Order: sequence, then structure tokens, then C-alpha cells
Amino acid sequence: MKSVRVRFAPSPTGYLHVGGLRTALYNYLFARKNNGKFVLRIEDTDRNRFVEGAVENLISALKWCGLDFDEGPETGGKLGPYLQSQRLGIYQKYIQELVVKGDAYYCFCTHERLEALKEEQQKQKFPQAKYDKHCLSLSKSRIEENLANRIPFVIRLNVVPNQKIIFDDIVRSRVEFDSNNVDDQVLIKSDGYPTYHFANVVDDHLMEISHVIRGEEWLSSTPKHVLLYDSFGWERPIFAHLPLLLNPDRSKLSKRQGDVAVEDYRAKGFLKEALVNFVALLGWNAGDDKEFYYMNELIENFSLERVNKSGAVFDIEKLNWLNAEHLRKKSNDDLLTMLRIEILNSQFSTLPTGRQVLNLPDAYLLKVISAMKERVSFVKEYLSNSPYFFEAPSKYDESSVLKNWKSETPDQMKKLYESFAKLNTPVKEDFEASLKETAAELNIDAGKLIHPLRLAVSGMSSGPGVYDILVIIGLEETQKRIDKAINTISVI
RNA sequence: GGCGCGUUCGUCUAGUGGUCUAGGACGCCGCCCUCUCAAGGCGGAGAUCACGGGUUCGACCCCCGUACGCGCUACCA
Repeated sequence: MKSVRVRFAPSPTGYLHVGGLRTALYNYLFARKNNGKFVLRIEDTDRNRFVEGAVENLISALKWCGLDFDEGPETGGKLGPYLQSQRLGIYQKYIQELVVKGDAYYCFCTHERLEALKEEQQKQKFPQAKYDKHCLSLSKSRIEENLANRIPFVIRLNVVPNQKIIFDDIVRSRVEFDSNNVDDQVLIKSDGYPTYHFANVVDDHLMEISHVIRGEEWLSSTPKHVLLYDSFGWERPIFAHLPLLLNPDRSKLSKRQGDVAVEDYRAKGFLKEALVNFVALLGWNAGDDKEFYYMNELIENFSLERVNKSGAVFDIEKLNWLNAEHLRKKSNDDLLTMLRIEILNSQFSTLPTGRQVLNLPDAYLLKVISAMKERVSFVKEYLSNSPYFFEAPSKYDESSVLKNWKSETPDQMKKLYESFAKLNTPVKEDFEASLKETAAELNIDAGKLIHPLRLAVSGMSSGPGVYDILVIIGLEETQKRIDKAINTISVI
């Protein structure tokens, strides 16, 4: 088998679509699995769609996901340049070859004529509106005359009618088209730029691409590409058309129905490991029950033969779950680094009282992490789910107050406060013994103290075991909070 | 409209003619654990395998048709 070279060839729209990520990922996995090369090529042949900074965004999103390419803009490579807008001369050269062969021809038709033609064909109920090859019969001298007179032109593919165009696709097996349904596609636009169809074929050949792995939306135009390969006498790459990513209503995944850019998910706090893992499973599986994957495991197990044919709905619930799974698998040290960044980006960095939060020692944060690790799905939830580790509660969960803070509670808390006061640098067990003792003295269940205590110390009704909370915030802070709760809650 | 592609639990999927009265995962529900919330364990509901014809002793798996969905139908990619 000849060496594997694949490419991800996005148009620079300004951001990386998750569908694009999936396409890029499958290309990447296939390349790595087969010791091949992964090339990034930017398809920027539409000057009307130029977006400032789009290429940089694309590259940084790709890199964030861990998809490093072997050749591409910035990176370079032997078969560049990798920006199609810098390859115009190349297309000019190759299109001439086609014109000489008669497989492409100049067309001087105006927009008006094209428009009228289409209208007429529709009126006559043609099965499909197609160019009528009007300019194919232009004499050589006429063409030269037009060219000399600078009449705007395009160059079209000369599709020979009544032919079967057949190609193989790894995902869809054999696909067959009738050339009568293939239009004389514009190859070179009047501004001199190539269309996607032409540039993509020329570049894939010149860049020695072995496998074209792309979205299903390209399946219908593949016959045009095949015609081009054949006309040049170039070997066709192996095609693999990937199923589409869908909205919950099964339409093509779009901005209207939620986030669609990789950077959106990044901003929301999703881990790249989770996003990549999730997206990999949308349309592929190894045939077993494994669902949790790291990148190296994906590479090891990936194969195009196991890619599905039908579209997959992007289900955020499952992404959430995978994010939690990946987060829990992180080491506490990694989590510490992430938590610090989260704190830096939180309200604490601007709040005057936030200073001490920023300066919390590693040892403290590490304790918070062990206590909360099983209870968070996102790093930011360390702050939102257990704010009490960072600041004393300023309000108390209403339903918990109603349920746990009875008229006798303040006195009981006072008693507990006094018991705790006798402790000296208590560990978890000391707090527990002290509380149970107090409960016994008061002749009540430990729960009658535990729940109000949790409320007093955290302001909420959920979280790690109370004693864990107490140890982390410390005896002094515990007492302060009990005291504050007694005063504040009774006032309500 | 034409052409192409697709169709297994709500969602992602396993399944390549008998092992399928269809398996797993997410989500949902219940139980256990338990000071709460998670995590974990156990269990449950949930798919007449889009529908209709064939082929076959036998079809989720093969063939044909229909329906529905999606894609393409640009001097956009």
C-alpha cells in the first residue's frame, strides 16, 4: 500500500465547526494509525467570503484539540503552499492542459443569459437545470477574439453525456451516477480563481493525497472530481464520505440550534479530551462496548471501515457525561492547575475580598479537589457547587432552612459550638466524636445536628461529608460560621 | 422537481442469514450505600429492527418497491 497522506481542507469561515472537527479528527486518526501524514489546506478561493483572522482561529482550535498537522500554512511542507489563494498560477497551468484536451472550454455567457436559460429550462420542466454547452461550439478564432477583447469568461468542465460515472467509497461502497445529471461545472471563475471542484482535485493530486475523507455533502459532486482525475490521467484517491452531524430535530447541525463552534465548547469549560472522545463516537465505534477513549486509544482502534453511514445527532447530555468522566480521571495536580486558572477567571479576581482566594495555598485547594472530585462535571463547578470553600455563606438555602432549622436549633448549635471549642487542631474523627457526644448529651439524633451544621457552614444542603468540610475550612472558620448562622438565621 | 445517500430503544450505537423473545452507553425511574449531594453497585421502563413485497427451511442482516429524512442541484465551500 502506498503511503497514506490525508488532508483536512476547510474554508476559512472564522471558526472551527464541530462537524469540521469530526472530519479533521477522522483524517488525523487515520493518518496516525497508518503512519501517514496529516495535511491542513485552506480552501480560500472565494474572495467574497474572506474573514479576517479565520485561518489563525482554525489552526488554534485544531491545535487545542490536539490535532497537530504535519504540513500546512505556518508549518510549511514540501508540497505547499497550503493556501489555495497562493496557488493561482498552478491552477492556470493545469486548466490549460484540460482546455487543450477538450475536456474544458471557455464560456463567455453573461449572467443574464445564464439566468434566462435557467428560467426557460424550469418553464419547460426540465428534470434538471443545466448549462447548455452553448460556448462549446465557439470557433478557436472566436475564442481568441473574445479573449483579446477582454470579454469576461469562465472555464467549464466538458461533461460527455450518456456515461456512467462509478466510484468506490469506503463508507458507502459503490456509488453510480449518470453523466447526464452532471452539469458543466465552472472550473475557473471570471475573477481567475478556481472553484472548489477544480482546486481540490489539482491540489489533492499535487499534494499526493491518498485518501479523501470528507463530509457527505460532497458525495454529489464527486463525479465531477472523478471526471477531472480521469481526464488528467491521475490516479483517483480513495474516497470516504462521512455521515453528517445533526441537530436534535435531525436537520444538519447549525448555529440556530445551539453551539456549533469548537471555541464555544471550550469557553463553556469542556475538556478537549471529552470533546474529541465524544465527536469520535459520532459515526464510528470499534465494535465493542468501550466508550471512554483517550486520543492514543482512538488512534490505535480507528478504522474507516467501521464508520457509519447515517447521520448522528449531537447529544449534549452524553458530552456532559464524558466531560465528567474525563475530569475525574485527571490527577489532582492537573486539577489544581485548572482550578487556579478558573479562580483567576472568576469573580474572585476582581472582588476586593477575592485576594485571599487567589492566594489560597496548594494544600488547601488540593483538599477541596479531593472532596469535590466526584461531585463535579466541570472545573468551574468547584466554585459554583462548593463556594463555601472560598467564602463564608452569605445566604442559606431556603428549603433547607425550612426543613432543618427549627426553633430549638440555635440552642443546639450553641452547644455544638462549645463542644467544638474544646477541640485542639481536630481531625475529621475528632469533629465526628465531638458532634456525636453533643447529640448524646442533648438526647437527639446526630442528624439533628449534622443537617443544621451543614447549612450553617455551607449555606446549602449538598456537598461532601460535613466533617470533611469542617476539616478543610478549619475549626476557627467553622466556629465563625456557626456563630453567624445562629445570629443570621434566627433573625429570618 | 431531478440526482444521490440514509432509516435498530428519546439520543449515540452493537448486530454481516439461525447464538436476537435484539446487546451496551447517555438520559429517565426505582432500590442499595449514606449526615446531604454526588460517585459506585443492583434493577426497571424504553426498538412489532420505517413500511410492503420477495429470496430462503429460516431474515435486523440479501433483493425489489414505497414512505420519510437528509445532502447536492452556484462564477460557495
